[in-house]
Amino acid sequence: MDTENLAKIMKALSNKNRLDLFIDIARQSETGYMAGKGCFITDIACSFTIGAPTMSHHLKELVNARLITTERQGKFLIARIVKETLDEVKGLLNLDFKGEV
Amino acid sequence: MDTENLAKIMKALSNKNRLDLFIDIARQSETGYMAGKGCFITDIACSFTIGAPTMSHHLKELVNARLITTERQGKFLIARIVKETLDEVKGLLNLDFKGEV
DNA sequence: GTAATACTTCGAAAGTTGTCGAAGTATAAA
DNA sequence: TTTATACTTCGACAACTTTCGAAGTATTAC
Repeated sequence: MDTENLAKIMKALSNKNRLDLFIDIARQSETGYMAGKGCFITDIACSFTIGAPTMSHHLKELVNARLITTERQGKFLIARIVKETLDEVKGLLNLDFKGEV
Repeated sequence: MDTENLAKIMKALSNKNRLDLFIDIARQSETGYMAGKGCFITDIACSFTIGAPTMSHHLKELVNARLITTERQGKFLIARIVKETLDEVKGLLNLDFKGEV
């Protein structure tokens, strides 16, 4: 991944509401009896003070950065984190260049 | 660290020029005979296409996010990354909640 | 001293972002 | 079929960002 792409991912996580949303999705996706089944947006939306249009906009930004994927299930929207993207970000932050020269 | 603070750090790294600058500082700080001595901004400035005022502004943003510290050495400015901040970010990105419930 | 270099501050222009209300679509429930 | 729920799209607006040129400060070199 190049730094332009990494910067885009950082930008997607640079807003508190969007970062909280991403963390909530990650948490919900991986805990309890729902583990691995994804996260119902409607279930976490209540803990945010933003309106539905704003929520929709933020979700689109996270999808755009490949940080999550979404899927409709009837009336509801399900979100899942893209673990590969997160892993790549963590890898790129290993800026420990000691002993490279 | 709370998510508001983490979002601020992400924002500081959300611009390509600023992210490149941070990465260059990290790299320069840790390699070659200069390892650990910090990075002379004047030495890396040439590889950027931005003007001096913009460079100054971006450095201030990185300092503000506690991603780097700067120090004047005569005419020159030296930058060092704040490893603790970077480590904390990496820690917070470990969103692997499997088995927590 | 004067001149040069390295960086900062100020003010402004152009673009981007976060947010909302209003209106729209899709699905489910009665 | 009417109504309710969940989400999306559109258009707008205030706030913020990125960038620059001009002018300023600090240090060094001559």
